[in-house]
Amino acid sequence: MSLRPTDAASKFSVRWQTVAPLPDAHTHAEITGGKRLRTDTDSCPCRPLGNFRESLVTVAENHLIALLPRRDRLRLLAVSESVQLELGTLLYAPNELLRDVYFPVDGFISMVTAIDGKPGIEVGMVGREGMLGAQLALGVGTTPLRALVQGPGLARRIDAASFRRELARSNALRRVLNRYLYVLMAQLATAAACTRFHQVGPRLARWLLMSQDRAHSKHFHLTQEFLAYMLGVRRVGITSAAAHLQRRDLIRYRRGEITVLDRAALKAAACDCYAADRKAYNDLLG
Amino acid sequence: MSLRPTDAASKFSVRWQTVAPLPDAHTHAEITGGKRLRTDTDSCPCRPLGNFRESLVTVAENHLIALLPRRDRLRLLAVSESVQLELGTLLYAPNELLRDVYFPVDGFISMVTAIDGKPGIEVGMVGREGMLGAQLALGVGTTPLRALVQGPGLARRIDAASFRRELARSNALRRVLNRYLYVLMAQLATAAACTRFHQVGPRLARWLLMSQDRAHSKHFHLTQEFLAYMLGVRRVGITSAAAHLQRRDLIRYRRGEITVLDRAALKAAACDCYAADRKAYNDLLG
DNA sequence: CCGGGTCCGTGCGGTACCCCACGGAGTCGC
DNA sequence: GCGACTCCGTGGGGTACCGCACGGACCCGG
Repeated sequence: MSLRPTDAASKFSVRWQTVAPLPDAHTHAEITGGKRLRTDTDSCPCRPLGNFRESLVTVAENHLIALLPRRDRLRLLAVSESVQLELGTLLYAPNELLRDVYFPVDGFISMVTAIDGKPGIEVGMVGREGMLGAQLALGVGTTPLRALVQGPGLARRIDAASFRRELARSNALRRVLNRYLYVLMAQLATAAACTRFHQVGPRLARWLLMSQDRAHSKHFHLTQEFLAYMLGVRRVGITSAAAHLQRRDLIRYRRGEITVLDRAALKAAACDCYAADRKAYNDLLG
Repeated sequence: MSLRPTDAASKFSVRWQTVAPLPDAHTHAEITGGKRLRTDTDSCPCRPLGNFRESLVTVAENHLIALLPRRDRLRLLAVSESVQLELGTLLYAPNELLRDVYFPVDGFISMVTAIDGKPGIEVGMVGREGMLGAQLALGVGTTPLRALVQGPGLARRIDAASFRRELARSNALRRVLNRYLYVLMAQLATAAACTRFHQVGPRLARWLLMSQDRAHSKHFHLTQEFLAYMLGVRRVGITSAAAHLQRRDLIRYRRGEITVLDRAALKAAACDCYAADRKAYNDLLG
């Protein structure tokens, strides 16, 4: 009934649960490896965690985990394993039981609603600042949304049973997740209005900013096809909007490789929903 | 920045907290008064609560409250007061502290997101099947949404402090509210996709069904102006869509008085989001 | 060097909305 | 019974998308 489909339909070769755990990964040293962390972004502040095994290096950690008191954090880390999120992997399918939860560190994940079956639209994004599977804190083991890896990178994975146990044990964890759930709800509401009223250009700008925040880099990989899918528009809609941004030297892109040139101007070009989302997050979890 | 405003802007003479408590309202008898309850709808089954003071009459109660075990339910009712929700009353303004929570019985409430300031769009509806202010179960005392009385009628009101106390005491209450929050999130996600992809006609049909479910009557009051505001379209968009429904004898309306004539056909005319929402609710709280 | 795949740009016609405006029909108070 | 008001219908013109299709640019492997 009156679905306006896009030509960006289900074209993404989605892989099923191919995330492989890294060998024996329980310490920060192993998790972050020798990788140097970029700090060329003003977003998602990730602070050094202090003395946890490797106290010399400034270590990247998921922000929600970092908010936990030391004891609870260590327990949670102990039951987690590090996995490499591969671009395009489908982590959750709608209305299925979720087997694991994810705390992204470098990678990030899109949450997508599919209606009537077909294409879908993104309503949320999870990176280092959040987690995937927070519904478990509500005692519900499924998810209405599809979750898709949109930026490759590391994440901590915890199986659902272990995570439930930690939830039962840790007041702080429940408290943090409850707040995060609230933020998610606020962002869902914003997304509804944004997709309804705002045009492609500002929405694209917003979306690029959100991606950059979570990719922790000026540079990331995204085809126009994928962008179209996320924003719920045609690919050519992205083509023209992105061309416009490029002409104004806000971004540069070439065959899926996108570089943000002028972040401040991009913010100005984005709709206010970007700032609203950030504010909602910072007010409760900043 | 590139907002597409509608002419259904903030035209509704919104009253501030004019809901007046009924005199001494702690029993079902007083709450339901002599009012006869209509049963001409297949929705929101409200079962008799058994022997609570007035065991002879079949009493309408909020469904979430009805799900609680007797002891917790009585405690909750003891701290509640019955209020009459007046059409158009603004119960919550975005980002303000919420002083009370509401469990509608006859009335129902729209949750609206406002972006950029201006008009807004409805992302949720609360009637007897739900409650307003469930965020308190997440430990957050504000709301990102505007809440507006859309159908007049009775509701139970509990002040925030008392409600927090009951939350701390009752596992069952927390459990029910967590599930309800999950349903809300699912519905928010659905709303985002629905407003993006579905056209005015099916969305209007869906919306009328949702209203009818909560009004517990084939008949309710709604101007096209108000409908336009809720759906985020122009009034004339509603005019034509509603005229189409009327020509097919699915509804009848006249100066704001709407009557549903053929509910089955209206369901067929509505987008699938209606059924999806109902299913999400019934799966967890049915 | 050449085919095949991926990705991006353009063009064309259609349409479902937009905004602005006016007019008519019902309702109510005095 | 006469204005004032609320509510609903129509009409004209604009636009930001849509679907479809084709072509060109880049990349890679053999």
